[in-house]
Amino acid sequence: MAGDGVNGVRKAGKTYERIIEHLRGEISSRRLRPGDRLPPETDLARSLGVSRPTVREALKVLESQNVLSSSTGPTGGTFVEAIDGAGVAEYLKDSISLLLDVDELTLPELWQAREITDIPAAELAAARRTDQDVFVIEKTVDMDEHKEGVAIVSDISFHRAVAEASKNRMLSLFASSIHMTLRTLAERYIIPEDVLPEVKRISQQQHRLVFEAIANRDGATAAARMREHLQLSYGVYEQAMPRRWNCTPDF
Amino acid sequence: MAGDGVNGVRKAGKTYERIIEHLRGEISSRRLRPGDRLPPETDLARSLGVSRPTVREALKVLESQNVLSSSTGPTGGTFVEAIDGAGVAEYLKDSISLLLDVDELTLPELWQAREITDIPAAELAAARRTDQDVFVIEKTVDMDEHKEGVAIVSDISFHRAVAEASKNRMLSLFASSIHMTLRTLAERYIIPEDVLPEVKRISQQQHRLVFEAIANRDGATAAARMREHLQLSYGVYEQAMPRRWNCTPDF
DNA sequence: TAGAAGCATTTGTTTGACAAATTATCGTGG
DNA sequence: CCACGATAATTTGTCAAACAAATGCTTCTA
Repeated sequence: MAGDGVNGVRKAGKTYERIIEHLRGEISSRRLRPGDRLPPETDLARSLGVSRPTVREALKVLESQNVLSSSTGPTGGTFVEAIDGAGVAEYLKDSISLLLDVDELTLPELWQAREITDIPAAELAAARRTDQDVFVIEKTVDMDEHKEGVAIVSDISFHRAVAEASKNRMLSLFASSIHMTLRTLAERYIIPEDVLPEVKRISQQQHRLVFEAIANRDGATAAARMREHLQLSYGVYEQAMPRRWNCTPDF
Repeated sequence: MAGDGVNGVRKAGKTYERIIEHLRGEISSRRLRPGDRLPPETDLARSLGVSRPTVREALKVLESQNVLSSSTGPTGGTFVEAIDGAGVAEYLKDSISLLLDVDELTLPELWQAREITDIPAAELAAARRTDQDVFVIEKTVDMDEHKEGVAIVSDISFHRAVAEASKNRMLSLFASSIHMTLRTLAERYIIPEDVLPEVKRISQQQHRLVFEAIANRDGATAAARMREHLQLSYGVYEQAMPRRWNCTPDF
């Protein structure tokens, strides 16, 4: 009978959901590790006592969650991905974009959340940064200065590097998801060309000021300068984005 | 030929991924709205020119993302869920738990992120609260006082209510995901009985102090008292949780 | 009218097959 | 011996048809 295990014992829930839970459990307990290759779908189905389409429903869900990946061919198959914040942030970005689309989230809310994450990130980075972090952050500042014609507000590598230097992966995940969402928005709605050069110049300058405070381990200054920088940047977003996103009164 | 559309035009990507994008697009553009019922899988498959198993792979992915839901029977089918932060927070909770399990995130990191979200949430709530918010928050404080035998640290309704009062749905989403994760942890690792009553008493008291500051629209005090409260609570978690999570040096 | 049996509808699952993509293999020619 | 191209093998991707299970509705009966 469908839904029965090897001993004929009916388990709770839908079969493909049990398979998802099973595989997640194998990863949680590290019996499955990043890079491991799962058996071919047909073997997996047989060993789990279910059909291949059912197994596939579970695999596709875990793929969408960036937990597994698959490819065809003899060296292909289904592999366990690295379990880290990057995959979650990627997923979160899509969810946030959808919330914006259906007006269950506004740009001011998103931007305020960015302030709430990015400012402490800068402060923490000043306290915890390594010399390697300083090197990486400065490189993103220099890169900005030599890049031409690209809207600086869509360049998130600096903020990403700062968040990484905070050594808090939860904070970094939240910040990344917001950064990626804003980049997607910036790609859709181009910043007016006339204000761009001036904005870019000031933004670069501010990036450098934040960087210097972090390099000097001056958390308070890093936070203050990050705040100034975000306030300028928000003005640019506010101008470029469609009116319907600017709908909360007190921000 | 497989992968061809109705006009014989091959589209890019895998079929089930195109279906996911299609349905997400229908929701983004509001041609599909929450509560809408999709055609039966077999009809949907026919109208998309694909097979039912392929449609199902897409539907199962969207179900796992809390975008769709399904049930059997004549009044059942596949329905568009409410697109809001709740579904995303639910998903995020599971992802955070997995990151903790595989040591790609530590409890101190998670807790620090909680401070970074919950303290501004309290400050914002003081500025933006409505009378209705005050009513709701006070009810959670009173509930705590009358509840017996439950670890107060696992009771997140107060913090949820504060985050809601902040009127920032992005912040509320982040906070909810952390709260839910911590509740799951608290359910797994019971707080020692001997310290519980005292912790509970103090925690209740602190909840009330935060509440009063929010009711008085005193943001600075609300933030300060929330900080004190979280510092106490963290000590309890730190004692109860397995040693392996306490592994960052400077927190 | 109330309850129970049967019916219709929809998702859940199975089986089997073929298509497409990709790499390994092997033979052939230089 | 090496390069290279055709071929075979492996794995995921897709399709087809059917039956099982769940659920609400209808209808028949007491």
